[in-house]
Amino acid sequence: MTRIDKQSPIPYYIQLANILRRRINASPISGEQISLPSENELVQIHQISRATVRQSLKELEREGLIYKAKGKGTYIAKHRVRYSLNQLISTTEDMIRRGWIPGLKVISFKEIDAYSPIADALEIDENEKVYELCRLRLGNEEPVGLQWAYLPAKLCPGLIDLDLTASLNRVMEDKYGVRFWSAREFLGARLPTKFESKHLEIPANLPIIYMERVTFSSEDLPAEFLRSTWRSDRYEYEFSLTRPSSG
Amino acid sequence: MTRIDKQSPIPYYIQLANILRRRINASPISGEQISLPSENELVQIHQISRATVRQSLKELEREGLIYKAKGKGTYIAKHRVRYSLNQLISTTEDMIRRGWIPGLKVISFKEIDAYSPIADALEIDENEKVYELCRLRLGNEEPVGLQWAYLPAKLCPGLIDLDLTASLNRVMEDKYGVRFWSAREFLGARLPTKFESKHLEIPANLPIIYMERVTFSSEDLPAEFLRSTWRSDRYEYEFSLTRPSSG
DNA sequence: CAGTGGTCTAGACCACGGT
DNA sequence: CCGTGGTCTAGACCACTGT
Repeated sequence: MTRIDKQSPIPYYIQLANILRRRINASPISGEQISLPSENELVQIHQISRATVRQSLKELEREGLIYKAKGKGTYIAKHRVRYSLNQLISTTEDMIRRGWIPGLKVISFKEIDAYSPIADALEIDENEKVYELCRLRLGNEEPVGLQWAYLPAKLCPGLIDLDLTASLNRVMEDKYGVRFWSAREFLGARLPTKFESKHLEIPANLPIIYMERVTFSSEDLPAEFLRSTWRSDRYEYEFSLTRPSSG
Repeated sequence: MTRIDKQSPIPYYIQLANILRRRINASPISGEQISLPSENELVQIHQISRATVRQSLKELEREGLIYKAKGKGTYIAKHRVRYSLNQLISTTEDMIRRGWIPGLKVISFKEIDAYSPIADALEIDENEKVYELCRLRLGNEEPVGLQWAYLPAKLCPGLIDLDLTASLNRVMEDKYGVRFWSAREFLGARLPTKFESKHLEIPANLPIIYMERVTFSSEDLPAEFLRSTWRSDRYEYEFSLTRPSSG
């Protein structure tokens, strides 16, 4: 589709963003500076208002796909990010973007009493029940990461009876209507514990990347506390940064 | 200032965002759900149009300071990020946000021929000149990180004669008009080299976090290639993630 | 000078949440 | 039902770029 469907329930600005995204992805990454049609041209082409056009371009700019130059025009960015941690995506999807066949092995799954750092992160009392799910992440059938997820039991009663060899993200949304919306994440490095070096199949002196994440639902409530450790020889983080600005 | 100055050259939407930001920062982090005035109320209060109000709120939402609920209202997010890597800021500013007194020690500064990974990152030929600046980063006078910056000589001729105990960011913008605009960053972990363990004053088995970053100017040209290593016992990354969406 | 993106206005209709 | 945020329009003036 290269034109906006005015009958579609999809907002114009999302349709236009999709059209432009496809075009950007198809464009060569050569040294040439490739410009997009001007805002007024897009108004003419798609018969929509300039405000709507700008809403589309704003989104693409935020994604780092284009950049604008005042008085000159809008250009396709030459340096585009393949996978980026700026977006909240599931670990499974993250691994797919990295080009791996994702695998998952449940190591343990039990209901426990929340203790200090977990209760704090989830903003619940220390004696409240949480599900602790420990899973090994495989990439192309090799161990890549070890992941503990802690979920408040009251948010997802009966979770313990479900199959969790699939995306937790999916289960939470489909079964419990909990939509992971935003997150705060910490990243650090340390040496592995014995448990970690055993499951990740690494020597004791190979550093691991550890990650802590609190995920919030669309209602701004803590829904998941995640602790992951990753083999530093197989896993790197990539993200893109932009200037704090508006525009 | 709690009102919009209509004489000011600062755009209304930035003024309003600043007003609301101050108010959000002053609000308690209690369990209560605190709402902001509705969009129409903000229109009345500040005598500006709704589109302008929404432009302000959009920016605050992107920063993770507020969230909206259709049909209900706009609320102050309970989980706000103190310092976040999502924004491109200078290392000096980053350290200030972490509550440290930033310090800097120039270890070496020379003009060299670009070699393979550097030339690739900066998109220049292998025999082109680049400045290599190695600096030790101090936090509260203790070593925290070791940083190599590579800059294309043609972008900043004469840089070698300048004082670089201050922010490189500042120098590039003030002296050469090069504005760092966006970046791609990689994060990983490994053990330190001898050189690193000596300058960072750490044992050989304490992992370091290493970071590679290519910074692009507002014209989307590579302007800086940065390699940093950080003491994992003193340095952690924090960032916030949001759902890939528009809005 | 004409064309570009940046800012802003004053309307409009809609889907949604709560009463 | 009314108020909320979500989407959209048709204008307007400005500063900036290149010719």
